[in-house]
Amino acid sequence: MPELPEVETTRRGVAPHVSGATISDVVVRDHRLRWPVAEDLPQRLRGRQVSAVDRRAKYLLFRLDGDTLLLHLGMSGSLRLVPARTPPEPHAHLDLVFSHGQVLRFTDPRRFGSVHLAPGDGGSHPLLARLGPEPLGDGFTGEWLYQRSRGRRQAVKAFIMDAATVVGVGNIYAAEALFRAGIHPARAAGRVSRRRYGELAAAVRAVLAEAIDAGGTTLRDFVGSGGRPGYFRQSLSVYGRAGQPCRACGAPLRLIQVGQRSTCYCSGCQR
DNA sequence: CCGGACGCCTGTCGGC
DNA sequence: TGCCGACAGGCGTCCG
Repeated sequence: MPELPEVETTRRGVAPHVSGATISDVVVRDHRLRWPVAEDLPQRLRGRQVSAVDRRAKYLLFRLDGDTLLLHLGMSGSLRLVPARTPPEPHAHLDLVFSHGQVLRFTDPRRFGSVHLAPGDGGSHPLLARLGPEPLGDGFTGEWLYQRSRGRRQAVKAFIMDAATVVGVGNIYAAEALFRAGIHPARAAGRVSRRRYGELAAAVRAVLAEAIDAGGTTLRDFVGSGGRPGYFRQSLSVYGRAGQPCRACGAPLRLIQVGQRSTCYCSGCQR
C-alpha cells in the first residue's frame, strides 16, 4: 500500500495524538510479520513515553527515551487510532495502548510490515543504515542521480525505486515521475543525460509533495490514521491507466514489465 | 559490485 | 456458482 506520501500522511495523522503520550500496554496478536515481532517488545515498551513521531524512508520512527521504535507498513499495512476496547478487526496484529485511552492499531493483511525496537535514533539499525537520501531533502539532486547512474544498465525506473538511490519512491510515484520528466521507464539509467536527471529529480519531488498534500493515494484500502482515504488517485497520469488515452497526447498508455513490476507509460511522451 | 529472480503473505478480480 | 491463476502500493536475500 504505502509509498512515502502514504507513510507521511500516516505520520501526520498519528503524531499529534501520540506525541507526549505514555504507552500503558502493548498487545501483539500475531508475531508473524515480515520479521517476527520480538517476544519482549511489550515489556520493553510498557510505561515509556513517545516524544515524537518521525519518518525515514517508508519507516515510521516513534521516539522513546533513548530508543526508537521502527514501524514499516509493508504492502498492506495501516495504522489507525481507535478508542480503547475497540474490538480488533481481522489482521489487527499489534496495538499500542496509550494511557490517555486511545489505541494505535497496526493492521496488515499480508504481513509484509515490521516492527523493531532499535537503540538511539535507529540510524544504525541494518534496515536504515544503507538508505539513500530523502527525496524531499537537500541531498537529493539531479546531479546525485547522474553521478550514481554512470555505467549502469539497470532500467531507470528500477534505479529510482532502489532505496540506495533515493528512498520512498515506489511503483506508483516512479511511474508518475518518469511520465512528468518524459523519460521511458525501461531506458538504461546510465543513458539518461544530466539535464534529464535534473528534470527527473524535480518531478520526483513535485509528485511526492503533491501526493502528500492530497493525503496520499488510495487504490483499494489505504486510509490515513483518522480513516480517511487519500485523493491523489484522481491526479495519477499513468499508474493504473493502461490502455486509456494519455492526457497529454492522446496515445493509448502501454503496460510493460520493468524489474518484475508492472509499469505504465506513454510511448508518445516518454523516450 | 551489479542486476535479475525469488519469496514472503492474503485478498481480489477476471476468465473459463 | 466455483475454481484457478494472475496480480497487488515492498524489499531482503540469493545467485550468476
